[in-house]
Amino acid sequence: MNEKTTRDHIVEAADQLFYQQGYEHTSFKDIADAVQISRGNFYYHFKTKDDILDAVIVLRLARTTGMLDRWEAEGDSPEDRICSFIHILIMNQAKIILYGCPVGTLSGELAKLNHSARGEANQLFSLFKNWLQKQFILMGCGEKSEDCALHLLARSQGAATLANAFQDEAFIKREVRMMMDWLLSCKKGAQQVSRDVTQPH
Amino acid sequence: MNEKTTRDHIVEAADQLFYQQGYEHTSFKDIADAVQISRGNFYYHFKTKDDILDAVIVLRLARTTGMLDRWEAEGDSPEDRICSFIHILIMNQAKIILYGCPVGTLSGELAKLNHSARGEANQLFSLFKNWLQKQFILMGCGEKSEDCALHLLARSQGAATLANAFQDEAFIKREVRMMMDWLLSCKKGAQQVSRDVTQPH
DNA sequence: GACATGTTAGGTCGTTTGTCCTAATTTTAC
DNA sequence: GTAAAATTAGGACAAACGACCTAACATGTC
Repeated sequence: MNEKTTRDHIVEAADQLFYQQGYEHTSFKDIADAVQISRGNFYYHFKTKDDILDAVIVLRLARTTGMLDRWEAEGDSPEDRICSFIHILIMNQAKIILYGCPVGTLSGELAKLNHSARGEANQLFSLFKNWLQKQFILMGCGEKSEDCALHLLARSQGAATLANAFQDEAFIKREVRMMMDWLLSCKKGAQQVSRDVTQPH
Repeated sequence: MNEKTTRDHIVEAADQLFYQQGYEHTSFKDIADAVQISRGNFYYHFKTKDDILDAVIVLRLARTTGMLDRWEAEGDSPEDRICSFIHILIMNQAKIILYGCPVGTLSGELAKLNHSARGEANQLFSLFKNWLQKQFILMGCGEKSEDCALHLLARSQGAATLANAFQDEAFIKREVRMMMDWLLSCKKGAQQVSRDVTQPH
């Protein structure tokens, strides 16, 4: 049950390497060396490099879905759950400073390569977007919820990009704090709207 | 005086291609084909691919410096000039949707490649950061000016990343509007502080 | 005309890339 | 235990890569 197949090892190694070095800059040899298998064995599991990319994206989608489900179960309120999202920046800050955001950097690379898997990679973004949107709806943001979700996603992407460029931990902490402030103002705005609706003038 | 040398043509073609396809994904042949010269001629001007990258970065630094100087000259007030910065997102939205932000994507790619020119590429970020910081100081933001500059830079980076992923023009416009609102609140905050200082309680 | 310098064309080198094949080995099924 | 299937090893392949060289051409100087 817990046994990891060779295929799993390959996908996990590729996942790491794609994140750290980028998709194109990672060769068959790099992955094969990391897993310590022969190229022939490699070819048995994946015919082309695109196949590995697909498998890596599927893995990331599954992991992300799992994480969102966990946040969903653990968080007591929508703002509590959004808070979980905001704080991955701090949780993963060491890796973000070194390699940037795994979602954003892959999306950007595939866009430049005009790669066929671009759409699938962007599903990672959609996963976060839809989940956040749901939380904002629960928070009472109504029709603004989608915009709020995209805005927060953008803020975290920007923070990751600059943290990576300037290798600045303090910057991440400031941005997280500002996002939390924004989230609070969002909630207050939503409560104000709901008051206006229940007590019309 | 206005004659462009072969070298200039190479650097400009490389600049375009690096932006559209990424640095690593662009080969000698791609650039040579774009300029319609032979590889040998190419080698005469640039010994290695790194040399071309250096030249491209120098070109971008010069262009950016020129643009910032123009904004400096044309803007009547610091908030006016920051407004110029914010609106490049709209001015370049077509290209941003296709290829992302030229500064951010190059910085990200070189970080993954662990490339020696990474520092030089990040000077592009520093150019914007220092210029913005100066404007915020003029606006009266005091010690917060550097944080404000980095924050705005992050916001525009995030907007570019998501616009590229979702290919969404309306999103860019919303983000620009929100950045303008934030800028306004910054200015009000600064004025409030200066009032407190001139009229102590 | 002779010469030095700047520029271009085309070809070659070794390496690495992704892809693919065959043979050996291990695991599974009956 | 034996046949079938799954897995692994290692080599071969063409194509593309960056790097490099030499010969030819252009330009200007004296």
